[in-house]
Amino acid sequence: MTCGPSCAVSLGDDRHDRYSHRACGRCSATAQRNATIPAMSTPCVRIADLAQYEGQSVQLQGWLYNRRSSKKMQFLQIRDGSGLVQGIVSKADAGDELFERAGAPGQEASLRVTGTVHADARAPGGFELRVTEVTEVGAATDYPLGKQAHGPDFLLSNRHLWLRSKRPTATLRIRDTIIRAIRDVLHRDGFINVDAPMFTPAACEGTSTLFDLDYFEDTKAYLTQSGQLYMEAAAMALGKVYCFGPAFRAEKSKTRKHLTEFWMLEPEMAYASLEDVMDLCESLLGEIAARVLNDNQRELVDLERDPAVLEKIVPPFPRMTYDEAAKILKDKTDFTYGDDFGAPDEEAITAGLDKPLLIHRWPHEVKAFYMKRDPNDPRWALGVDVIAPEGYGEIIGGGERATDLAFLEEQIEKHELPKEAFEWYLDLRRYGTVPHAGFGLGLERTVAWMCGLAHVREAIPFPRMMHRIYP
RNA sequence: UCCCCGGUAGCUCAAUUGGUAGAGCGUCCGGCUGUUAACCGGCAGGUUGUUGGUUCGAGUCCAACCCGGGGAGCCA
Repeated sequence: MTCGPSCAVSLGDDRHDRYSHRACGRCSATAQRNATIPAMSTPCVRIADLAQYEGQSVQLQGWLYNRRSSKKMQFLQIRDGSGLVQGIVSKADAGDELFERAGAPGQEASLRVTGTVHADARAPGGFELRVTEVTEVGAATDYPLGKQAHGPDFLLSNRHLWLRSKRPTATLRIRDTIIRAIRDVLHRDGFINVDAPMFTPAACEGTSTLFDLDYFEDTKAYLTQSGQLYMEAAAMALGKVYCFGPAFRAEKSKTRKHLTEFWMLEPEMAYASLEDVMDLCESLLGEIAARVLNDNQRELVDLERDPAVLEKIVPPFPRMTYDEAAKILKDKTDFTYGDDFGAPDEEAITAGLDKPLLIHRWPHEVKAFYMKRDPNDPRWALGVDVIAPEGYGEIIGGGERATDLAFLEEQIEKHELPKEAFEWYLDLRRYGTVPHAGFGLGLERTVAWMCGLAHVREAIPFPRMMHRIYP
């Protein structure tokens, strides 16, 4: 599996590379808690904690990842979600009966395995389990995923099983780290989590295509494409807020950057400007990279992601205006001044950069109706896009919101939006409006970037795409 | 919606100018006392995406359709 962002089709999964199971602080706290079978004398432990039990008899609860065997030796690779370890069954030591029983379970059968922990240089990871007892919990025959490299269609159709493999588990651990980092940073900075509704009465921005559905007898509802407008209301109540949940786009996009259901973080701040938003983008992305580097070294190895790339994601990030970015494109692409940047334009602008790039002050025509205009030059909307390096594209879009009631009414009319649906939004300008700003961060694009994935579909447990809604 | 690529064994792929459809992996059986995607030997496994056409003969050529992948647009 050698996927960079430029690799077209390459989703083979080398299941049989293994975790190192050096002691890991993250796992040790939960080690004993997860025992579901009270062991008489042998403690039930997680593989990640095995090093602490050298010389002792322990029980593992896991699944058979792979087996190698000869007439008198078996090597059972066992995974339990915390790591991977090799179990040794020697016919001479174990006896014929146990040896035969240990040889029966198929790949991905669930097992309880008892044995003694030994340090051994020949074992992957340095420790192995000399097996004294094996109990099959749930049988598995003809497990569909094998050592063979698989194609994307097959893997995605078997996503519920693919999840057990090395790359998906590493990716999901990093996704978890990123989610926790985001919540930690925002709470530290005084943000309150306020969740936005998934059902909405109308388009938030009027541009993207919405999924619609019947909301009881006579009403149409839509799945939200953004919680931002609701966050503006919440910011007027709590000052600094964020929502973090799924967003839905019915765009018929089939690219490695698109999902129909994706997770979006949307912070919103009262009494804040475009500059404040850009500062928050920087500090948040910097902290995310630092947390992944700190918490997920093993996963980065599993994903063959070079940590040096992430070590460079340290603020400050370069910033430029749309106007400056457009000048870079002169004679490089077929870009037309005044248009939004396309994917080739983004790549040309960010070529050679190893940090995200903040592009601000956009032609108001290409931005949403609620964007505030630059008081110094009304041609520009006070928006900012953050473009990730390595071709991962736009991971953040945001800016300062318009506060003037008459201006917004005019924009709603110009964009042919149903004004009734926005009365509540206009109320926010009628009753104590303040300068405010925020942004939306695409979680899967961020995860894909941190992990070096070829496609955002690997950055979410069960991807929803134009042609795929199973499993 | 548009452009490009693909669909052959459970999986990953081969099959010369149109001429009897193959290999590896996996399963199963056998061999092997330290394997590292173990290795070695063997069995089984197919209406070549669908429909129609050209031809003595189609996996191969033509048409339509279905499904998937990549990209564009749009976006996070």
